[in-house]
Amino acid sequence: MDHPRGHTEPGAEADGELESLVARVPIFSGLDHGQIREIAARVQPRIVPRNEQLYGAGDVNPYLRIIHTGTVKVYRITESGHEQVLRVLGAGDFLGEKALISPSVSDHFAVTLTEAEICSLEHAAIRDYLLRYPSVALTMLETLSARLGSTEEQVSAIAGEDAASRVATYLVGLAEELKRNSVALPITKKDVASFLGLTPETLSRRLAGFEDNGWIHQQGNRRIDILDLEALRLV
Amino acid sequence: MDHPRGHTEPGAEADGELESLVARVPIFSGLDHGQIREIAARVQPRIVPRNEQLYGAGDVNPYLRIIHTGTVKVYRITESGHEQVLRVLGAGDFLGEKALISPSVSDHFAVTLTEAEICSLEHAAIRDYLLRYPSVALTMLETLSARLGSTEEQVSAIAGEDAASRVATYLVGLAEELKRNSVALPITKKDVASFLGLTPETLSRRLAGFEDNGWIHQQGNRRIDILDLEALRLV
DNA sequence: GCATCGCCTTGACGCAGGTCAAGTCGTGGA
DNA sequence: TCCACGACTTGACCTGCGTCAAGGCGATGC
Repeated sequence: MDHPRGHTEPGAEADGELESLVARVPIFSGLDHGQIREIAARVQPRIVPRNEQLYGAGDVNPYLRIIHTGTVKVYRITESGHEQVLRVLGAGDFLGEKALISPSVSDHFAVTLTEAEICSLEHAAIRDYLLRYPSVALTMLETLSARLGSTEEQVSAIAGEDAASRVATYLVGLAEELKRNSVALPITKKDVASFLGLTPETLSRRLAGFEDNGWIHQQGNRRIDILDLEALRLV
Repeated sequence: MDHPRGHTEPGAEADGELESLVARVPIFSGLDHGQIREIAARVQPRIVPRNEQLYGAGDVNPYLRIIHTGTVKVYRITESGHEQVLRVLGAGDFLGEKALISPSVSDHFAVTLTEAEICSLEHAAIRDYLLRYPSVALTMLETLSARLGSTEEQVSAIAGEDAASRVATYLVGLAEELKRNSVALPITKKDVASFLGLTPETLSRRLAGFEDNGWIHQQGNRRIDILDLEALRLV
């Protein structure tokens, strides 16, 4: 089972494809081919339809999930009923790490926004890999640390910046990430508003204001052309 | 250097004390005595006076720091000048993990709130331990994951709850953590306000309101007696 | 022990953004 | 291709919280 094979070609066999899938996952980069094979053997890949809830508050969620294609929205609902979008995950990202060690009850929801290809790994298995292949743990640490950093930014933006500034910063970030001036929102405007700690009405008004200023141009509900990036940076 | 010693007694020699210090750090729990000794040899303990800045935005901060005694405030200052308190760390907590792998420039500030005993470990050393002792990485993952969870709570509270509710939840949390009805604020009210995404004026007004309702009693600037925990829970 | 600085409190006021409502439009599912 | 639901927009209103200001008090450092 765990003897290393000389060639690194994925080959044409059925799980060769699965192995190359695993090899492209950031947290497994740095593992050699034999280790990739071992993990691929324990992975359960699945095509998940759009709008399917992966887990919800109250669930005991025993899987670490890795997204190969598609996007997933992670949000939380407060005691008072407020829905807060926390982040949007895409190809290469993982979720479900919270209960990795102490399998606690989740207060998160995760829903697919598009059809998605997702691999599930049981927590016991992941824990085993983390102990045997420390580089996997190191990469996860780096990812979690980055995630903490952006959630901290979310806190200080919501607490300290006004609505226009938050919306502008979000658009600039999107444009920089995509390296394009015409961006497609990864989520609905309603969800963008929630992510930014705003109501949909306020987001709509600010975007309309930007459009009046000639800084952006909106097409349909999702596409925004950015006409003046510098003006947005200065908001 | 790395031969295991049979006895687990800290002994009376100078660095025996240092070893027992290291052994009490949560992320090093689970290591055996020989491993603890190895780490103790690389550790630089220091007594840091009150109000000393451990690192600031723009610093390249090459140390993971572990707090043995005392408390440390971590905050960030946004582009527009808003100061946001992110968390308060105490005995057993670590900080400086952000640049653990890619030594990026920090946008955080960390200041001691009391005199503190703090150990510094170079990132290269910690990285080495993480690769050799995966249980350390696992504990760090667990801690970071918990930290992410509470920062997410901070986001949804600031975005979704009104001022009174945030203040009440904060007091209830403090009382539960200390398991007492008379709590001492770990930070100034000004900092509590920042942590909760409020101005000091609003915090002061809400606390005065709670006192008018007979739910709390304030003594001096730091001590608050909680007279009606249930009422606070229902705010 | 005392002085001083900065924290805390209280008041008055204004406004950013939330709420409610109604109408339009886009989009995804059949 | 079409339909229907939900997302989005726009307007009017209003309130909670921030801002500015001034005074009292407490805690820190000498």
